Amino acid sequence: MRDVDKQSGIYAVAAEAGVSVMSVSRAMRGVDGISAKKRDAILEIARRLNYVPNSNARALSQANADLIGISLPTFANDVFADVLEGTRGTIRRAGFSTVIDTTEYDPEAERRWVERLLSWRPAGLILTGVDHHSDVRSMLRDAKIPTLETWDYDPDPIDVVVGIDHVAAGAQLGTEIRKLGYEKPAFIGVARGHDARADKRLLGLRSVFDVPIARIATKPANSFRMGSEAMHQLLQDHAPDVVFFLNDHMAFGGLIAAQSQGLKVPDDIGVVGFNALDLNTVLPIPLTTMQTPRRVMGVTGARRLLARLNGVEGERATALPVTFVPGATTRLQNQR
Amino acid sequence: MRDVDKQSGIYAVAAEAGVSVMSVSRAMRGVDGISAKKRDAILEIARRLNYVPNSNARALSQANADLIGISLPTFANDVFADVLEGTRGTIRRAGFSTVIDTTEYDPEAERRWVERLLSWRPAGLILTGVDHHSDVRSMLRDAKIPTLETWDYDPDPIDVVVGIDHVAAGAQLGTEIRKLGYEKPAFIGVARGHDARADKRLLGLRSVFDVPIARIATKPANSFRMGSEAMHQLLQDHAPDVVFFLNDHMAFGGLIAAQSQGLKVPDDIGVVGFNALDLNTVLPIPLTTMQTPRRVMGVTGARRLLARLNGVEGERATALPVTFVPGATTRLQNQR
DNA sequence: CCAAGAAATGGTATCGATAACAAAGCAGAC
DNA sequence: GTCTGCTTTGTTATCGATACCATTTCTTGG
Repeated sequence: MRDVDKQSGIYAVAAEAGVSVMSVSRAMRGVDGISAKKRDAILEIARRLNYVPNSNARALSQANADLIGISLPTFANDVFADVLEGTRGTIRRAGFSTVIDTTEYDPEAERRWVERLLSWRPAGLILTGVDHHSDVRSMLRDAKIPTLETWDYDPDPIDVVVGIDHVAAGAQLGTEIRKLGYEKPAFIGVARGHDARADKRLLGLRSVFDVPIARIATKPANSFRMGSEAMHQLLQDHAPDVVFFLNDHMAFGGLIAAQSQGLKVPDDIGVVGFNALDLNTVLPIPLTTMQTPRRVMGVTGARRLLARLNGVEGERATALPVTFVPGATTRLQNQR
Repeated sequence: MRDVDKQSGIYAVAAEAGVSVMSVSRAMRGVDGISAKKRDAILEIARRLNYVPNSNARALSQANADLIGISLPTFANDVFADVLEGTRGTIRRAGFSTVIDTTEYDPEAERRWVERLLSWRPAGLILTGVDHHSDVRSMLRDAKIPTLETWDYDPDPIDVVVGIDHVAAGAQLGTEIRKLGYEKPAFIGVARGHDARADKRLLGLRSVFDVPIARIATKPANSFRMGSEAMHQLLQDHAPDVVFFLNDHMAFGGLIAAQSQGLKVPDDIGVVGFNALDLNTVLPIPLTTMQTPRRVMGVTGARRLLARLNGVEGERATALPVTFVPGATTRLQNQR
């Protein structure tokens, strides 16, 4: 700083108030080491000048910023919004701010976003899932940035993980449905590799049912319409007695599709979703589905991450339980 | 820079490559003024050292960053996700990156978020709606930052606006419904002041129907359940012949609620939504609703903003048309 | 009233990049 | 060989904040 006659920023405020830049800095941050009287005077002048501190300068001079980066697959699926709500509420209350972007289920897009996040030198990161581009794992472990993974589960996470064991959830769901006497299942989801969590649930299902037919929609999607279309297609070639769907959205579309073809649910065919959406609570025919602890996951994960930021070493991997929610789209009990 | 023996950042790369920091800077940015051979060598070394440029330093030294700040009411409503998809796709393709946060319909939260955004010195801002905290307008006009407002319409925006005239949309919807012979309308939404767009649509409706009954849910929400609960409550005290809902989510909940009380739709009562969600295309009883051009709005708005960033002065305020979508939840024609 | 310690205040280097300018290298024309 | 003009390379100040340390001003006990 050679030239002290700055026209902008903290220098302008300091000049106007007739104090040093350090006093302004202290006043703005609300830290100790300044008299109340001077602080109030400075704040008043800052307000009058419409002074907005420059976060770039602040982040540059401090080692770590109060920033948490978040990566989601998509905004077009309210289940992620639920987790996010829990996460961000908790994080924000702790005084951090967040930056979010979506990857549209593309690992390469996730890699780019993580790189961009790292360029901001954030305090921590939150990723969705545990399957990442190989660079992501190495970058994050190298950078030693506290990282939370959510939704999925892995006994050896990048840093910490709070989520669901989707293989186990699939097996659990399959077991419950099998108990009801169903024998010819089918699965409707997206093509393998487009949604790692769905692939794992299918894997779990297959550990229970011997030869499930897998009928796969081609594009990644979580829409009512996709469920409906896929169901129509499926019924052309197959006669399953129960259909598992990737999620409740698609299951609901599939339910309507089955009914429109004259099939009785659950007598002729069972329909099973995943996630227990809000929608379900008002439907005259509530879906059989799995309740996922989304808000709890968000809050627990956020707390775990905050603890890590404070240097507390805790449990690294947590799998939360999911609950089977029997609805009116499957039989009540084994009727054989 | 007194001490040139830096251990980190661009200096580490420069030292390793035996060149100056400027050569590294040029290589990383891919600008002219460096020989291809040297550039490739530098990039190789940067990759080997896991070098990630520091965006804070870059943003500090450059006047304007390649950052666009976005503010949304909430993630828990797919209509915003639709607009966002259009906006961000366009903006990202132009080489900008985005930062997003939600306000949960709270103007004070929006003010804080805008302040935070400004502290990053972004190239531009995108806000939802045209009703902001008074500070927001003054801050943005002061800072002379190109700002796009979406969803709503105002002939005198902060900078540019691309959206829908919700008063006109409400009037249009009311007119269409009135043509069908309905006479005793009711409205179900959130309490006044919680959703400016909904308030405006109600205003428009009221310009068509003389004395609409307004039945208002207390909390801001866009859930199926809220629609269902509000409908049950409404029917306890009133006997409307048509009910307008804040959006399709609530309308669908209300539709189910009406049916569960033994009312025939549309014979006994009409149900009208707003937004034309994807859900609608699979329902056996599609909702009567209004189609909003969400993706187009996002793309058009983004283009307008990009033009502004390039200094092009264009139209400042654009209202996009909405389309009436007659469904099976209202009568087909005036039956009197 | 003074010494000693606490609180308030200020000067300057620093964070990691880029801009602006200066210098060096290099090709072709004469 | 030397001059001219273009490309390549390097040096240094700068962006706006904070950390560290030095200095000044206030308290308070003896």
